[in-house]
Amino acid sequence: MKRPSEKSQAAVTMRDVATQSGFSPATVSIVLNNAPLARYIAPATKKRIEDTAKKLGYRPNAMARFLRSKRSHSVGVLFFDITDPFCTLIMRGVENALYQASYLAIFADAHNQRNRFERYLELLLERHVEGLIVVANWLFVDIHVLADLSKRNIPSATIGWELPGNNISSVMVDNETGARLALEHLHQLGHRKIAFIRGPKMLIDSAPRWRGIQKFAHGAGLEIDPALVLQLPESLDPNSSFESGYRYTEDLLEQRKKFTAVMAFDDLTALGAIRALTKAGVKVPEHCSVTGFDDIALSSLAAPSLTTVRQPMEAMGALAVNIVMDGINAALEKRDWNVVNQKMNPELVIRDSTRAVSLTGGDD
Amino acid sequence: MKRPSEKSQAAVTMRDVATQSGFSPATVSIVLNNAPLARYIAPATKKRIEDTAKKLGYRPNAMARFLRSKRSHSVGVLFFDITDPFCTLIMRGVENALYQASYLAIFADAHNQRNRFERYLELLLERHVEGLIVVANWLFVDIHVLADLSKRNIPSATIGWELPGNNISSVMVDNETGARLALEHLHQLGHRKIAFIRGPKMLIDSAPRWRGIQKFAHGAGLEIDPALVLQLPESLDPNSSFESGYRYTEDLLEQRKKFTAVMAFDDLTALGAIRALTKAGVKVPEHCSVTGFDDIALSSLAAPSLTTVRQPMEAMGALAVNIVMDGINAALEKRDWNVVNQKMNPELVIRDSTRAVSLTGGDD
DNA sequence: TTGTATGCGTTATCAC
DNA sequence: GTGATAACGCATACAA
Repeated sequence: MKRPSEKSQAAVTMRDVATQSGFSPATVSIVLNNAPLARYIAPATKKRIEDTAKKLGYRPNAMARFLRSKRSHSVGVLFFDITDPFCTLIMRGVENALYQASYLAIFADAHNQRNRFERYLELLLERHVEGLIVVANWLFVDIHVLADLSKRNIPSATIGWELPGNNISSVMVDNETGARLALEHLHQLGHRKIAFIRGPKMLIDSAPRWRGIQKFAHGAGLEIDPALVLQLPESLDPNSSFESGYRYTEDLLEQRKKFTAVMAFDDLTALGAIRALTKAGVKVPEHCSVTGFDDIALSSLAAPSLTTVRQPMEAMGALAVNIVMDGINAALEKRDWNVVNQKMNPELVIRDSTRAVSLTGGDD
Repeated sequence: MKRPSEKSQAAVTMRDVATQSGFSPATVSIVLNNAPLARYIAPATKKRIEDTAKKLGYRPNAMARFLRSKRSHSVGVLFFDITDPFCTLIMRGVENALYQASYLAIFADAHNQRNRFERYLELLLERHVEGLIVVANWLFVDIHVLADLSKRNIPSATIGWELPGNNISSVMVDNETGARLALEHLHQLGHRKIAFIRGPKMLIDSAPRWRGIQKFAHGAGLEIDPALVLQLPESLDPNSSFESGYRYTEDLLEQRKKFTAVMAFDDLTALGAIRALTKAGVKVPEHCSVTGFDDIALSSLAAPSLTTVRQPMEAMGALAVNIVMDGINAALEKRDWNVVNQKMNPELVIRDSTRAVSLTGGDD
């Protein structure tokens, strides 16, 4: 049982340290912040002040400091949907980079809801975040948000998507290269009849990945059978692609299409596909190879573990922070800064779900 | 390219709204906050003020407001390790409950590092969070943190662990019941030779789960073969139990022990076990059933999908928020409030990794 | 080398 | 019904 009376231990303020140590608040401020003028303060004074501060358990009041200095030392990080499996690592990357810079990340989760997104944006602005990072792969945001973001001159970066018009910095994986890597891998393993499960139209990643596939196919003389090309439906639930991958693959099998590999849009789709294949008695990778995209945490643990294209999530988060911090510093130093649209290199991770096509064993 | 000059659009303040609308700052404050005194303000005045506020795009300055009102409208949420798979849903639960209460969650990730934990704690206190939630399942924190937390009279709750001494509220799953549910399920399916992979000693969940197992075994006359009882090693990496589950099960198989089921400490361990079994040609669930604990996102997607005991993570997060909010409100209203140590009911989720023991087919 | 005074944007207590 | 005014805790220009 807590008595409210216990609560009345008033916070110790700078003035307290000042009176206790016998100096003025100004001097205390200078010393404790190690401000430029601290150079001229007598060492003995410094020590006295620091000691009493520690003795009294002085803790600076961030609100007051921010109000005065106009700097909140925080960066807002707005996620469209935090349950999307790749968010965790992005958070890590972002948080870590901000921590190095002595900034605090303020994470917000829009639950894929437009009004929630806007509400949180407002909240973050009220709290005067010095920078903003927006994480999403959905394109359902319309131009208003763009206007919002670029109008308020606060350094921003997006991760996993781009706004049209190049007004805002972005960090994305190089989807085209990633798709090429995966397809190249399958091709090298001898696969020629490959089923493709493309991403939903609404996802910004879908088009470039498909482009990567087409370009490689064209270059390598690989034929893409339109009957083996499917496209995921639009959905707001980031975890729904497992179900879709499962169902689509099931359909493919029922139609007795021949293929020796499935190249799925992302890892969840791939895992769904594997599940359908396995259930139908088609062994992965013996009878059919499967590739994913993302390298979410599950992929290495799945059975068979998934060959996939890794997005460097942590690095992407860190890079976004660097971009934003550069903007912040630029404004401080009254420098110009540039909008950058960076594509990061993906990495092919070869695991157990792909294998050279066997001459004897076959498609179901 | 951003010109710093663009930046110089000074934020519009309450005073601006006041002068523009022709009223005093005091009146503006009363109107915009819908304070009690707003009752006495002429409707026309209200409208004028609200209109000009909107026209100017006035946004209240949270720092100033907090400095004055002493209320930050935020709650700190300190995770020991955010990559632990169950953190995402806890975040959801916490964030959602706080959102309802118009509070902002400030998430921090200690990376399992003591100094980082303390640094973030300090940061949160500097920012005057009104409440604190600490999420962990590791017990490596020593008494100092306890002292820290309960000394600074700020309403707090822990999720997934308890501090000795009952000084701080906590929300945990009822581990004993959960373990009983899983074992009961296996028992009902006819399993009698069951291998157990216990949790590491350092984890607070380990002991009660084992107790649940023992109690049920005793009550049901089920014999526990000590040769089939293993214990996970201590580890700071929340994702390492997959590897351990794999290795331990492999060992068990190599020693040609007979068992028809594996009851694993958690889902990752269970998935590791399944992987080992499958690799050795032991089919799950035909030849061997496996159960987990937690119901992390992977578990429903794995092949076979995992029978497990679900921890109601979101609900646990929400409950922690309610506890903390009650503390906050109690302090505001100068009421007393109670430390509560709540155990939430787990739920058995039956999926494809368990099956009635077959009379014909057998262990390995 | 240190102290005084002022203001950041708000809210709350009074007075009118 | 509305307007002065003070104060929250800190940082800084300027004075000493």
